[in-house]
Amino acid sequence: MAQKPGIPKGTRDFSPAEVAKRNYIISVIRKHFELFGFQPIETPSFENSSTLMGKYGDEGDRLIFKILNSGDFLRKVDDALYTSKDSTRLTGKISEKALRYDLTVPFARYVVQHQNEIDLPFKRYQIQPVWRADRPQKGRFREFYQCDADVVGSQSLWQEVEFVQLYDTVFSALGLKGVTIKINNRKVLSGIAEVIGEKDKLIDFTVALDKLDKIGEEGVKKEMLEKGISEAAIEKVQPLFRFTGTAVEKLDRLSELLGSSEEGTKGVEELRFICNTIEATGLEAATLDLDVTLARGLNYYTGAIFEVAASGVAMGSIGGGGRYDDLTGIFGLKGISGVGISFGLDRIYLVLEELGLFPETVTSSSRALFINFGEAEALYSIKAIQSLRRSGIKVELYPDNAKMKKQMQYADKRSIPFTILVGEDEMNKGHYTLKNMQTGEQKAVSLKELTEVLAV
RNA sequence: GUGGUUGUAGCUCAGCUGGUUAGAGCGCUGGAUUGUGGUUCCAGAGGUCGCCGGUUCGAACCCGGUCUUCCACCCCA
Repeated sequence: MAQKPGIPKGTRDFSPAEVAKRNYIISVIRKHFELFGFQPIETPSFENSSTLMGKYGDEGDRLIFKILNSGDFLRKVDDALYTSKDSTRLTGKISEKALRYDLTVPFARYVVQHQNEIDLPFKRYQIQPVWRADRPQKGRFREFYQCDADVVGSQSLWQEVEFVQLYDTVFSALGLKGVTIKINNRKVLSGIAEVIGEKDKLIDFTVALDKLDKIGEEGVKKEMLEKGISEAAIEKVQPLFRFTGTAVEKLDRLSELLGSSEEGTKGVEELRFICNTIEATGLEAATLDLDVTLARGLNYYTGAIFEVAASGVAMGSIGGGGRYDDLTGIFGLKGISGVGISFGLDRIYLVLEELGLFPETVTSSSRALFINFGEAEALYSIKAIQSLRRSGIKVELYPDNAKMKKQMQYADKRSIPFTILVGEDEMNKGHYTLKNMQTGEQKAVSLKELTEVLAV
């Protein structure tokens, strides 16, 4: 019995039209990555588990797709472990490889492994799929593409400035207006935790603060209390709940609040440099928004934190990034600072689709279809087709001598703009009947004229 | 991982507290029209009602499980 076909949850097939649109986005991103001096690398779709495990927190470990060992792997597991039903420990024994969870950790591995071949600062970009064993949701898949640009080996804040401009340029090129690039700094968050006397609860504190726009002031306070953050501390962060104004105003107030924290003050100065510089250079399509509640993806960030949100659509962040001072340290190479950003291809696709921002021209169908009237006519046609293709014009011959109605319908449904009819009459006269499928008008033309009309 | 939701023709969906042979629109195939697509008309094909089990004289409908969809939480692009 034939089995019912299907694909795993959270994965998708892409039709020709969808691939064309995805390629359009990728080409825009790639073009600008290169324009900013980044070079492409690629890494394997799966890594050794040890490379990935423990890099994304417990939650991350749970979401990593593990690959079962080959062979009779259970034979190597001792009975005690097997009967203990300890999945976590057993996994370590029967799975030694795992699918890539993001592009940053494999990049860190790459840098360390190839440290003698690369020149610092090293600017690389990477456009590849990643996998997460997450439960699917709107804009959330188990297989999706990330488009990352990172630079390692430079602590300069000019990198942060350039990344803001890179975001702006790409979204501008995609016609996506009203994008908000939210920026924050891990040192500022750390400083806040310090001055309110909750330095050891930094993660709990920032995770709760990050939810402000989602669960509101009361919700955040409630969560902080639940995590054991004192009333007095919450009282001190009160100003952050209504933190409005221009970047300069916010920075001045932050500067005041964090005066006693050396780290916090440093963070404010970093933000001030980035905001002032962007203020001076200006942005095209995006707005830079200093958001002290931004804290996501905190795990390895040490300086700037970025997150990008599109306006007018209910969609999670379409990009994110930040600075990590010692990412390669875990692989044995200390003191290399990195900073980078990521574009979420699949979410950008959904946003462009929802806002109707894909250009008409992205789908790449043939310019013309030659109607097949039989052997001799097809041979005559294929010669013209060879010539047209040499001129870079996408044309094709209907493969069978089917009824004209069927051939016309085929061209119509595939939105091929022209059909070319070559029958006995045309062959004798040495010309071609070119039909415009939109207007319905048709005329006899020479091969030269055909080439001119179809070339665009 | 937690809670909810969805699944009926290729697609979008009807289908009455459980009652003959499960319907519509669009699409598809053929014809009206043997060198002309889109419009119109005619005819036709196409469904293990997600899957497995249970209750019942009888299940698309009720119950359990499972898979899938979408949504919220967690977390994140």
